[in-house]
Amino acid sequence: MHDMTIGQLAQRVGVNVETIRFYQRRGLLPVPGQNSRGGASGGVRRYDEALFRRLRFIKSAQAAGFTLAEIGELLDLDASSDRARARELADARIAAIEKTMAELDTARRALIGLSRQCAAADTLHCPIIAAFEQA
Amino acid sequence: MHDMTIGQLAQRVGVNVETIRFYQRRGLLPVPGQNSRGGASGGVRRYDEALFRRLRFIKSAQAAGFTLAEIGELLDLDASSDRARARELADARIAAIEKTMAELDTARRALIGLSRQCAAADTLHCPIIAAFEQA
DNA sequence: CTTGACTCCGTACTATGGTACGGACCCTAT
DNA sequence: ATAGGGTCCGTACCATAGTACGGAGTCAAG
Repeated sequence: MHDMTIGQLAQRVGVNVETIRFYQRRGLLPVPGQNSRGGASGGVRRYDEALFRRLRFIKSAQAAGFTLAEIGELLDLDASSDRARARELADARIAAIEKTMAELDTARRALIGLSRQCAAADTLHCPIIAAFEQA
Repeated sequence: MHDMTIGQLAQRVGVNVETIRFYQRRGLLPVPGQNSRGGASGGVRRYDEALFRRLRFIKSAQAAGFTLAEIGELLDLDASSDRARARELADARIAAIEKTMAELDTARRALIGLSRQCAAADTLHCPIIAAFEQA
């Protein structure tokens, strides 16, 4: 099988090794059993495809705006099957995302206006604070 | 004139009084001179419309994703008139906002799919981790 | 059979953006 | 003139999400 070391996993997902360990401490990622010959302790741990997917999920969920605490709950829910709660979390996040996107769009428009004014040679200055008023 | 106390300003902008003090410490907001009768020290400070606008700007810029450090620079730029630098910051932020919005939209779609699956009575479970794959 | 890179694990430290607390002072209404 | 609420200021503390460090163990290649 093509298991990985922690360093390979980190590289594949694009995170720091320390971040993986941090997630393990937080209980977001299980610590795989050591695969050293025989001994119950010591040895380098090996990470499989399921862990890769789990880690990648954490990163996607983070991009969606979930906190690590919420992500922990989502991971638990994925194992159990409390569909109602999962839906609740999803719907709340969808609403939050839509609100954020609206705010970002407003900000984007304000910044585009500002950038234009700063670029225009005929303008004396670009009023930064004013650029966000009534935005 | 209709100046405010710190508490009134905080309430008008919707922030905590402590937050205003924090911004003062960070140098984002000037501390107005005391307006007590005569004395050079002591007395309750009064906040005017310009400070209100400045504080509101900080909150808008924050919603745009600027860090407090960047906001400090923007406030300085607003006073000076380095149009090139202002434009640079604006353009960088526009690009970042567009990237974030694209990510959020992807996440939103994944979450909508997840929510639907969780709502469907005929589905046994809603696979949360899988909902974000190939999203 | 040693060197060098990587891993393990615990503990400590960092950055960001605030919140909370406490004693002293001020100000307004009763 | 006194009680209460708000203000002032310094210092301490908090949550979130990591990042860094150091000593010991492991492993593959030369």
